[in-house]
This record gives sequence, C-alpha cells and structure tokens, in this order.
Amino acid sequence: MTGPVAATRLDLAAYLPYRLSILSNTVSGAIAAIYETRHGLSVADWRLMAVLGMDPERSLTQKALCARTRMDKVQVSRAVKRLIDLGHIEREVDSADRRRAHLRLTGPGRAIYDDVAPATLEWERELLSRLTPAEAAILDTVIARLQEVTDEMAAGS
Amino acid sequence: MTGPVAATRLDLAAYLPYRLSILSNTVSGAIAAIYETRHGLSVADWRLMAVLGMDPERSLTQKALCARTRMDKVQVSRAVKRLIDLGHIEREVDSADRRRAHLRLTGPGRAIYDDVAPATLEWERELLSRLTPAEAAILDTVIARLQEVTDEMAAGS
DNA sequence: TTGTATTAGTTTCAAACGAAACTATTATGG
DNA sequence: CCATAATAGTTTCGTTTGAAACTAATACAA
Repeated sequence: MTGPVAATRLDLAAYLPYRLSILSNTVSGAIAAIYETRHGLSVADWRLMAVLGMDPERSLTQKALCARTRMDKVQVSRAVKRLIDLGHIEREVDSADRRRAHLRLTGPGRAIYDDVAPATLEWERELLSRLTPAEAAILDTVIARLQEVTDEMAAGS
Repeated sequence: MTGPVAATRLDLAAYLPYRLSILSNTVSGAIAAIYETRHGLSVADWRLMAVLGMDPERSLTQKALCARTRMDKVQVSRAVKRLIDLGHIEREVDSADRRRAHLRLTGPGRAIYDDVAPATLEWERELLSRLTPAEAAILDTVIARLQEVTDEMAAGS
C-alpha cells in the first residue's frame, strides 16, 4: 500500500461528519418517537410548536419560524398548514401587511407543548448526565464554534 | 410566570438534539455538495462508495454495507442499484449462498473515490483546525459516549 | 402616479423515501 | 426427507420532499 494512497483513505467510523450525522439521527429519532407516538407529530411539526411554545403570548410569522428553526420556507409552510388543520396553532393575518400572518399555539396546542417539552428536556438531561460538567461545557463550546465555522464556509461558497 | 412552567420551556437554540441536527445538516450539506457537484452522487451513494473504497480489494455484501453505514436495507438496495447502473460498483453473486452478492468498486468507481475522499478529508481537517487538540480529543470522546448511550436508550425501548 | 422589484407564502411536479409486503434462497428441526 | 423458519435483498404504493414556479401584497424609484 503506497503512502499517499493510504493517507487519503476515508474511515467512516472515524470521520466526524459521518459520526455527527449518525449521532444526530439516532438522537432525533429517539425524541421524535416521543411526540410522534403521543400526538402524531412530525419532526417539522414539533420544531415549530417548540418555537411557538417558548413564549406563547407572542406570535411569529412564517419567516420568523424559518429563521428560528433553520427550516426551508416550503417545509415551514407545509407544517404550518398541517398544524392549523390539526387545531394546534392558529393564524391571524397582519392587517398592516396582508402578505404575512401571525401564528400562535391554540389552547390544545399549548397542552401538547406542555406534555412534550418536559419529556424532551428530560431526555436531554438523561443524555447529558453521562458527561462530566467539563465535557458538557466543552461540547457546548465546540458545537457553537463548529456551527459558526461551517456557516462561514457555506457562506463563502 | 410560574416556576414549574418556566422550567419546562424548551429553548431550541440551547437544546442539544436540535443543535446537533442543525450542525450535522450544515456539515453534511456542505460535503454533499462536493460529490453531488463533481459526480452527481447522493449522500447514500457516496456513503456506500466510501465504505467500499476503504479496502478496494475486499468486497462487501449489502448486509455488511448496512452495518457499516447504519443505513436501512431498502436505502442500501436502492443506492446499490443506482451505483451499478452508473458503473461505479459491480456485483458478483456468492456461489456458496445465492441470496447475497459481493460488491466492490469498479475502476471508474475507484477513480471517483480517489477524487472525492481526499476532498472530504481536507474539508474535515479544515473544520477541525478551528479546535484545539484538547477540544478535538474531548469531542471525539463525547461523541463516542453519546452514541453508545443513545444506542443503549434506543435498545431499551 | 405608475411600472418594476421585492417580499411572504403557496402550489406544482418529479423524485426520493418509509413501511410493508414480497421473492428467492438457505437453515433448521422433527 | 420435508415442512417451516429465517435470511438477503427487491418491489409496491402512498407519502414526503426538494426545486422551481407561482400568487398576492408591498416597497421603491423614476
């Protein structure tokens, strides 16, 4: 095996992007099972409800939801429609600019939020309990840094 | 706002599963652009080629590819078919057990591997260069631990 | 004032995906 | 020896997704 060729061999098991993907998918899958099983919600559905539930008295536009969740506007549009049809959120057209609408959780939507949010937070706590405080702190820093760097690299393209 | 209610509010921006998902998607998206642009390959396609390229002299079955990539067998099946149609991999039925086939990169497939693998490794190196060696080492440990724990929690369900 | 650019969100359509069922082959136990 | 179970992989079909185009509304410049 020549040096140069061996040096460029990619070992998936050690490759950070792959490991991040697998870890993220496993984690998300486990949590998605919670709200899918209990309330028939998709990942996109819950993600919007999670943002709207942060401050239930405050409404958000779809554009704002896109920004907060980093989801594509089409995906947000579809999830919003589903959640309205399910009666979990409601829409109020902005009289100052009829292109947009204000969205907020309904009473039933809030009940679902109050059921799911603690469960997903508990799941996170359980997971993080396996790390030392120092590890958790560094993980937090590293994720923030990698996100910033990757966003920069993506923006530079 | 009452204590208990406020305590269970979920802040997506601080929520580890969400942050992992966003980071992973951003990273994977950037890398996927490399092989999609250069060779028209999907994430699934490249993932299989990456595994087969690790040791080109050795063949693997679809079951083995599922294990190495943690991909669903249907997804592997579809990607294998596509890669065979593209001429990037070839299949040889196992004479001892005709249910399975041995898969390996073709010459052209290997050329693609030799083009993409270094580029994706370089991308990873560039990303990791923004971490200190200590941070990178802890990240490695933490990802492994979290994967193990999440797999356990998933298996316990 | 008006034509054009931009914005916010929706719809269309082809491709991809997920769950379930299926086929071909081999393993196993009575 | 043979019926059944299990395995490896494929196909079906309905749903979801992604890219592009579209609609309605507002902003802006001449």
